[in-house]
Amino acid sequence: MLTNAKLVYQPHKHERSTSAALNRAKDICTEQNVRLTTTRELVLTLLWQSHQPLGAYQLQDQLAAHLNKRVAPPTVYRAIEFLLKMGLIHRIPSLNAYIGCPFPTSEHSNLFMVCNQCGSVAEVADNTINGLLRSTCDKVNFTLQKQTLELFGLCPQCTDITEALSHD
Amino acid sequence: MLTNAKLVYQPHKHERSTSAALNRAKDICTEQNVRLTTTRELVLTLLWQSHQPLGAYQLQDQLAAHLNKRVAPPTVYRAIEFLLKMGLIHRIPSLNAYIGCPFPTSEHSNLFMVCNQCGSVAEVADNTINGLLRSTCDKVNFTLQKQTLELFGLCPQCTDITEALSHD
DNA sequence: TTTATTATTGTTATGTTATAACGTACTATT
DNA sequence: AATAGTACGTTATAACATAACAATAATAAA
Repeated sequence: MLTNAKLVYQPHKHERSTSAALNRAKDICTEQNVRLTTTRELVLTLLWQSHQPLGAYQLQDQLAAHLNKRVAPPTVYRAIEFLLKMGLIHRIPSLNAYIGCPFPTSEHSNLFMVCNQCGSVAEVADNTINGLLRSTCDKVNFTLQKQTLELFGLCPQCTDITEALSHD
Repeated sequence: MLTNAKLVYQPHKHERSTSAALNRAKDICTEQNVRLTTTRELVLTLLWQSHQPLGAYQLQDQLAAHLNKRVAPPTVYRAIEFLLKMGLIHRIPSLNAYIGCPFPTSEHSNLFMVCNQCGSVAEVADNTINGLLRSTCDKVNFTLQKQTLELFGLCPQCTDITEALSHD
């Protein structure tokens, strides 16, 4: 099972993962012969530096702050669209928010664990789940093309805190 | 595996399922001592009669047409909120749309198969998937509370049509 | 190097989805 | 009938997203 859970839940490791993600992104864009422009790179960086998924208008604010100029929604959405297409970020539909993808090159299940307490989101890639979903689809003759799996609950940290509090 | 796939993909069986769903809803509301008011019942009916999930503003239009008066968004969203809370309908986040739940009483996985071709949505309840998800969460110490699983692709009908067309 | 082509960004306006806030009406119980 | 609780009406607005067209920048071709 591939997961970025440990990473997400250990903030001090986050900075290094941001630059790693950025390097991966540059490689991918070079390889695909597309341009990782300033705006696109900045959006990707902002998403990676955040410990929570960011909405388009949060990105707009932060983008404007960093660029010292007004930034209109289409600018943000264009960058988002590009990064989504490149597989560098994900959209989390139930949050209307976006998050950096920790394993952009490998096949994976788009499985997110969303913490209802602290808002953190971890992406998990589990081939067993993928296989089971695929066979379930086969059973009913559904041709699977894409998927989004969102799990809501308490992240490890918040689980521990909650358990500790219950011992009163 | 519990599924409403066959039903959804066989329109002529739909009317009967609507009234069945309505009866179930009435029972549930009576049991819970809450009121299935005209607006709420109408929204539920509209969702069941539709072969595709409906957005809030589609519901607004249809509601207004049936009631012969202006209906404001909050009216629709209140009915939706109620039906969601009762487990009688689901929200499909990536579509911003709502759909009747075929098995409101039983535990299930909130697994939807969305057809990219015809827009139909089938709900599937599969305990194997549920179990696997739960054990995956246990592995990383994530406390699972809720989930939404959305699969996108081609429904059985559209799969068959596509396959037939490819034999040229 | 100039021109042509394409990709990217800027700008304005607007569409779509959802909720806040406050007042009114209905429903059930006393 | 008074009252408390629930549901609905109404207005305004927040939050999310895209259409359309103009301007600019990067790249390729002449």
